[in-house]
Amino acid sequence: MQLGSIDRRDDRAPYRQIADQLRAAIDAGELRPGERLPSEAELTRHYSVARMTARQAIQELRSEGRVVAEHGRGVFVRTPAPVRRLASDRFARKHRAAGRAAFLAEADKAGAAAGVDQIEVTHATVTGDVRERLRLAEDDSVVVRSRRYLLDARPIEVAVSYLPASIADGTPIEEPNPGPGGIYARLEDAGHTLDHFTEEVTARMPTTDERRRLELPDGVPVLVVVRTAFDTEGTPVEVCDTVKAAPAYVLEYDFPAR
Amino acid sequence: MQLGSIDRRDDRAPYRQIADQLRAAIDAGELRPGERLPSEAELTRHYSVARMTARQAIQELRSEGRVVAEHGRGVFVRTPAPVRRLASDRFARKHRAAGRAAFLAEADKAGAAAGVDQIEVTHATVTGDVRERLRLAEDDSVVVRSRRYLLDARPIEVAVSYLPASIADGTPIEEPNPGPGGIYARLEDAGHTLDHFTEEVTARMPTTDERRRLELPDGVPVLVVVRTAFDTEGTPVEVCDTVKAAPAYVLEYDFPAR
DNA sequence: AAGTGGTCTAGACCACTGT
DNA sequence: CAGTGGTCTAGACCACTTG
Repeated sequence: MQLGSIDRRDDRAPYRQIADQLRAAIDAGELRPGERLPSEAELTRHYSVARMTARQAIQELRSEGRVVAEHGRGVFVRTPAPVRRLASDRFARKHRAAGRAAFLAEADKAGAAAGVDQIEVTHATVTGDVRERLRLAEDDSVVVRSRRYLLDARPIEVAVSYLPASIADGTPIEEPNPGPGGIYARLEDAGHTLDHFTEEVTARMPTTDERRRLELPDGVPVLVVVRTAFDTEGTPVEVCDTVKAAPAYVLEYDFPAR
Repeated sequence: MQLGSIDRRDDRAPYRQIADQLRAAIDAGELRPGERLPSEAELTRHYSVARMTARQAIQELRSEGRVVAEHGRGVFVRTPAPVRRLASDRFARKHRAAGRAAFLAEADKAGAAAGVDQIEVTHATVTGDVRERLRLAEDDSVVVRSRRYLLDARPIEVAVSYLPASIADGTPIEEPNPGPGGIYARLEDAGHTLDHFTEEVTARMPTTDERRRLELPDGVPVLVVVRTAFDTEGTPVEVCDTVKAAPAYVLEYDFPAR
């Protein structure tokens, strides 16, 4: 790629000018996804700046999520993650009929290799949001199902489901593998026909723990989706708290103008 | 607040240890929102490290969106933005009846001072996503309505609406102020009774331009919501592309289990 | 004027990756 | 091994905020 030069009279700091030039090169397609940026040593020589100045320019692009540094190898233009489009009918009964949980059924459709790991099932009592959403009393126990979803061997989502123990106890929901159709099929087996879901969506930067579990580089936010499932009685039967690598997702919703 | 110390045998780098201690202090409530962190000079003295090391610790918290640096004043624990909950019935006809656009009607309800500025209305031809969504031919013209939303004088969202010129031309939709009930009311005046909306939601780090318009500090992602409005004929009549400061929003959706 | 963060320099040593 | 990024030091000058 072609590097420009620094104008010391410019009111942008030198590191910003370098960052702007690199960013422009990426936007213009001179640096394509997966390509290596000039090394810190090259930038240092070319622009006649100290190494920390070159580093700061790269740091700026990293925190924007545009490049990824790999120790010992170089800094690379981020390759866009394959996007999963999550339609709001993804929990429709017809998909469960095929005997697959929603996530796996969908991945099949997209021809991707899907997986679930880090499955943990425990019992606990809960406070705050989850308790309110499930309308539980203080000492009511819940079954907590925690797991991580992988697509093409890359982690893309961590999820924790909370189900009232009064519903889930003694069912396969307490097992790591709840059987064909997933826990929603088991809820219906238990007489809780599902009626509707609500989802609350927001985004933020990941915690340190989330960055580790999702293997997120710098500058990648997460989508936080909290879903509550209601049965035909209007009783909340599950709260599912999910944290997704944001660039890997588009959520789709459809609603009436009424 | 109480500062700890650095363990040189710890395999976490010193700057990470410092960052971890500050983060823990914030999480524990020892440092409350709005409070100042120890200055770089104080950290440097306390931990006996170089200034750049202390700075790097603070940089880590900044890119996590947990603290905000103010030149000449200090580094402060971020004060959570007031959250707007956007329910999916916010465009319901009953809200338009009151003669207010959706955004203003909602802000009234929340008792906040809402505003809109940077309104620009132009004509253009479009390509890509927007053209596909509106099912337009290559040379079809659209009315482009761009604006910025403020809550309590702080910018929280920028939005661009695209409407087919064949529908919007000659209506108040071409005016900066489209009149009571907003453009959705004008679409219905023009015989396009609204039937339903789709929304596509994702999140990413803001561009430089978005950071400026939304006055975003480091480490704050944006929610990107693209809404398409359909009339009762099934014709797409508007595409609205919005970029929201993520911490200021929770989107709520409700959908059937079917 | 004193204190704060923003930027820059010119080195150093280390850990990781590839040949 | 050479080349890469990761971390650290010990200074310097600047711009901004507050008293």
